[in-house]
Amino acid sequence: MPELPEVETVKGGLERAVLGGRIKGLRVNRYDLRIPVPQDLGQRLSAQTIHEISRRGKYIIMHIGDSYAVLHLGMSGRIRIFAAASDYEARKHDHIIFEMEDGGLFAFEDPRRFGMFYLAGDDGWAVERPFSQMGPEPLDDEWTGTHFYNAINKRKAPIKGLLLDQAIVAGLGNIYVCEALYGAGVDPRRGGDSISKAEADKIVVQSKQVLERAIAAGGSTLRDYQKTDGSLGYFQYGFQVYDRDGHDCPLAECNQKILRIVQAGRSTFYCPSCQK
DNA sequence: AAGTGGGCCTGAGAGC
DNA sequence: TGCTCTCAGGCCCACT
Repeated sequence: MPELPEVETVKGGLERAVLGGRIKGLRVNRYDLRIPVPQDLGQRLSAQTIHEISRRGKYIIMHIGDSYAVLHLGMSGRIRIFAAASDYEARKHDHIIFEMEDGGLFAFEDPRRFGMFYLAGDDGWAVERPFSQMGPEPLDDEWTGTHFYNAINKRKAPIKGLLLDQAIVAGLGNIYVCEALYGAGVDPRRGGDSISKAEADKIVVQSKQVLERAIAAGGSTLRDYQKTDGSLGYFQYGFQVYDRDGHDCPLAECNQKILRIVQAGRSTFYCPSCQK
């Protein structure tokens, strides 16, 4: 399940492999993604150069010719990159395959189709649409404890959900929110308006730390960019609480077990003793 | 306005 | 073994 560190890994892999390259053509196996793929996508992107690849939150934006293509990996999305098209092995859920003029190839695979690939301007999906309401990047200096505190101190919703709200901070997902709250020692059930400035500071610091560690772990997988799926970076990182309900709290002097609860339909993992 | 919950989708894993 | 059921997750959107 790609979160910001995995998306960053994918973006890096694409940059190394196809930035500056020209698209020879593409094959679309499915048009009925969550946002429909335009029928003329191939015409519009063929023979166009990939000028720039950037990331905003969990979205990757590719400036191709005069178009802006927006890619989101959802939860099962991957980009597989091949230096030579002859190395490509088709998979069942490869929805869009990009063939490059230099002989390379990359494929957007997404079994659960929670992801998206669309061109800016189509059907009102302006390139800025997902971004206009989006909060700061969690790793930017702009995202400080003060900024975070001001964004949440009148909100009654649980802090867990507020951290998942991309309008407050863009790029945190369920896993890293659980980890950051554990690191900060804050109970995920508490309302935003109960969080002190000092606690907001801690949450912000911890968020940045868990993301930076995960990016560092994922970065090592970039050497083999044919496997640019982010999965190695994700699995190499050992989680303290995520998906560990029933296990002992990692803190040696704590005797509690990690609990799993459901908040707004999403799993939350936390230590009832360490997180107040 | 803010908060909640359903829908989307498939594969993995549990339980029978 | 093989079936059925449940769950996972980000995001959008409808509803309160």
